[in-house]
Amino acid sequence: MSTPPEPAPARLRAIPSRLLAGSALVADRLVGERLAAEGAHKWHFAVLLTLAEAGPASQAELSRRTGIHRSDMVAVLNELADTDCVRRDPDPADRRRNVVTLTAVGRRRLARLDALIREAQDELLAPLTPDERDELIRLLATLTDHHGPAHPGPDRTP
Amino acid sequence: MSTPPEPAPARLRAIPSRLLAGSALVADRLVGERLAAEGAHKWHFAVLLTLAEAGPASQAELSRRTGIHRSDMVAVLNELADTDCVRRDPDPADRRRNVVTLTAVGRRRLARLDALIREAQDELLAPLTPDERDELIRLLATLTDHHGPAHPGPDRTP
DNA sequence: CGTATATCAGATACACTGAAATAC
DNA sequence: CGTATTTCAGTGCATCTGATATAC
Repeated sequence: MSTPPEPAPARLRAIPSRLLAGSALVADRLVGERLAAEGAHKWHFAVLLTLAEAGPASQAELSRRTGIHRSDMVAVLNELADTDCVRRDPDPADRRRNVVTLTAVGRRRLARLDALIREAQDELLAPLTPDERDELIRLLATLTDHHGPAHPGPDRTP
Repeated sequence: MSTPPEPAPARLRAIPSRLLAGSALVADRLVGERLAAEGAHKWHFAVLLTLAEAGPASQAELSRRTGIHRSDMVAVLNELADTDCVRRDPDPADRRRNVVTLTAVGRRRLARLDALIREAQDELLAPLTPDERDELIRLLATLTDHHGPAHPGPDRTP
């Protein structure tokens, strides 16, 4: 131990956008570390959960539902398909689309990633009471619901 | 208007780390747009405010107080010095250090950036009542205070 | 024709790493 | 000697742009 803590000035510590950036950083680190231990990424979880909750979908639909950019979805689905977590077949009704379907393997992987995600959220919210956690979630949801799409999604009126 | 909204599944929308990431994204966009109109960055504001609140400091101190990495501080101070917002003189007591001092120009620039930052926070928090805003700030501060340094800062035991 | 999809190649922004030179 | 400061060059990651080929 050599360099002392050196706190930020009070005015700076109370600015919401800074608090959000800092909290998001620690949250993403906690989630990232847990998932990395399983060789996974948060995107894999988002896609698997979306398929489980909303059923098979095209890549564009998945992109809009998860907030993952359509350009990045390709690589995510490649990895999920390579590990047999999803199947990607051409849509007979619209031959531009790929229909992405969750497999049994993918369902089991989702269960494991889901447990890791829960652990990470618990560690993140550890300093809060259950009521405070609910309130935080509610307040953040109000913010993101109000301001456009939280993850803005692909191509708003190009 | 052609592509419909396509909401994310409920489970996904309720995950705190995702809500934080989304909120931080919109917050940083609001702040970034406002400051960009003045040719400024959020770092400039952080440094100027820290100098105003805590007085002259070395670059390493500023780095620890603002959470801006010491490697990135150089460019920020170059820009602030080029526009005469700060002076950067060698410290006679320790010739490794530069003493960074806020100028009158910097103080006026801080006042302008401060107004822009306030506007951005108000727009961000618009959907919340005053009590909810305070509660959100309190909850986020609890999170970042608990989990290490929010902006982890330079070199934790290399 | 205009629009949507899937894909790729690259740009941008941000935090961080590693190493240098200098001074304590 | 080990440690701290300033600086630069470059990595890794996440998000987004732009362009392509294809199909509606």
